[in-house]
Amino acid sequence: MHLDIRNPGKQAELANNFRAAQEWIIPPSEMQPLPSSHIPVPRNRRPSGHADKEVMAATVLTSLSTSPLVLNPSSAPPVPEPGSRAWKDVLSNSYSSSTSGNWSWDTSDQSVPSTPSPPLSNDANKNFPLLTPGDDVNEDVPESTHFMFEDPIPRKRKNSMKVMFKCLWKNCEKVLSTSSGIQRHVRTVHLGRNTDSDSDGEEDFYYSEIEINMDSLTEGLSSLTPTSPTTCGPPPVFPPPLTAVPHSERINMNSSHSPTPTLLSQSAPSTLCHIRTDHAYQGPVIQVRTVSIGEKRQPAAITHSTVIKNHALITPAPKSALGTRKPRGEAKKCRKVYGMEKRDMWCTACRWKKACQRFTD
DNA sequence: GGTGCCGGGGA
DNA sequence: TCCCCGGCACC
Repeated sequence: MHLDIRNPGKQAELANNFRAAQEWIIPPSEMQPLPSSHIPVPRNRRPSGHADKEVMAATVLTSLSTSPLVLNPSSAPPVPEPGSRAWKDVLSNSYSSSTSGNWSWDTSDQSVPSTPSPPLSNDANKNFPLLTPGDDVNEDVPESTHFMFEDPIPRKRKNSMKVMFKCLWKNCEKVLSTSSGIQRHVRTVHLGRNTDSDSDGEEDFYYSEIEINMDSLTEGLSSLTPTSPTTCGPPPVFPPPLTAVPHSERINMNSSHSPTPTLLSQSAPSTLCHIRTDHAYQGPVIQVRTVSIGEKRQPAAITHSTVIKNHALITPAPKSALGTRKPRGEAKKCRKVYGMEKRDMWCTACRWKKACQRFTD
């Protein structure tokens, strides 16, 4: 299904639909700011890595702060767009550009519906029995969507990807949280147009969507800001849209070796590229390594993710028909040579019940 | 039954 | 990443 997101009438209609759906989930009367003390820490968070995450987050912000100043401070708040972008936009307004043009957490904007969600009321819980008041705040909405769409993907992954919009104009590294904002930026700053009526869609070619893994970023930022951005992350769209625009980037900031400057330092439309990392939990980015009958298993070539994919996707064949097992080598192995008594003399692999490294075939 | 080692899990 | 072990195929 394709929606013409540039059709103003359609936009308004869909925006209304969206609001109606949102209010159906959480009645407006029950929407209230959540005290920052309620912001949960993900259960799997390790305190030991916190300092590193802070450093990384600081690095991100430092890099961003070097971007040229381009935002028009008078820009009006973006209007939600239909479809998935509406979700992203409406719920991502807490990641907004400050008036200095730098991308940052805007903690002053408390009016947008993307501020931390309140605990759902009892009524809401009746409607969505999977929700419990004790659930993490940042999982409330995703949980409901999880329930409604029977998403089999573990909910932990749902909040990690944040879509941002980056200006691709040469020497402009503007990053905004909304497509309408970046369109306005391109239109007014680069194309020299002043009003929306001037728009012919050309600005679409000068920005790209980038997906940022917010897990680690927000971990670091959570200690730098009074409210945790993770509490207002966008409800996930699973599988996440591989963006409709012809240009998109996916940037995983989850690992320390992911070069943050990559996010910000490139740009010119012609240099566009897709950046993807092979992360085991990056659900929709699926690499499937099929194992054919008779293929010799090659452990070194199997990544963690492929292990998971294989586990999920490959139906075990009858043992008699497998034939995938590596033929037993002729050489004597550590076990045979040294015996169980001298197990400490075995090679490491043998001790770990792995393929012998000392007496290879 | 002994052996080799894959796959998975815990720390 | 290290270490261990269940489990399975091969001998």
